[in-house]
Amino acid sequence: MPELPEVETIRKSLSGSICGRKILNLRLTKPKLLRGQKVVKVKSRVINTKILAVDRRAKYLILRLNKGMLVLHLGMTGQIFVASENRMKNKNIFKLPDKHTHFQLELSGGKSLYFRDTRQFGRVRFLENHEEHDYFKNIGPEPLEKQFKSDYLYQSIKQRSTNLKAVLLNQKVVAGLGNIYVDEACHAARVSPLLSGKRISLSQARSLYRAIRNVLQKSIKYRGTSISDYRDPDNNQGGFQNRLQVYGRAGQKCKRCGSIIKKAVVAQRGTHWCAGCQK
DNA sequence: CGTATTGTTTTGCC
DNA sequence: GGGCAAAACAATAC
Repeated sequence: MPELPEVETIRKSLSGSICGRKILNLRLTKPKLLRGQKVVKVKSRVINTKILAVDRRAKYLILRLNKGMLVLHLGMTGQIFVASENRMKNKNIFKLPDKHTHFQLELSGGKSLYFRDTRQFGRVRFLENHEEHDYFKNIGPEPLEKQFKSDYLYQSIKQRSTNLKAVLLNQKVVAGLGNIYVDEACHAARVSPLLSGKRISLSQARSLYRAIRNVLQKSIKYRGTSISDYRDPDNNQGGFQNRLQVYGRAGQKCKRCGSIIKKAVVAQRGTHWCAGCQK
């Protein structure tokens, strides 16, 4: 369940730990991770390149190489760790690589980047520089950048007949939101996730716009939400799970109005909201 | 052992 | 063919 704040936390960490290192070797035990790209090709493109920068687009991590880039998506249970093997053995955590580690970059300086993913919904892809634009063409604006405007959000919601939950999960509308932050943003904006898109008001859309940015920024500040699998590259948990207002709080009292938080499946996702203060 | 978990792609209906 | 709903993928916790 790594969403924008978790991926951004990982990006910052990697930016400090792997930039400037050379990729000495690439190990891939689950070729399926490449979704059809050939292992031989990716290896030949990646080995002996240098990592220049680590960027993020939506929930994708981008390792920029001196030629081309590696794009990583963590799916639902994906984890990235950076460690030297000796240090991993000394720490009282699982040994890396283990049976769920499907991808490893051996880096100069004795460290490795490990991609671990129990559910295997994650993916890795090598892109040439000119392929980047096409790869992300169906992804909407970054919610924390200034190109993302409240009028755009209002129009995008209003033109759709699906419920708000489905609209906000749609990466084409806005990038990076997932199940947790859609529920949290709707609660912060006092809008029901069940509301039909075309019935949203301008003021509701404006509240939602502020709520989305606010919730994401706060979660980044607390280094993301660790419900079950999420860890940063140093195996630290995030801190935002202690500050969630609705997600995972079904049956408990709303911290704002005291009503009982509801939970139901909406747009095929477990959805949490307060019927007392979300209209 | 059945159920719940969820991001993205694919499939299929209207 | 757009828009939307639902299936498919996959492993683990309970």
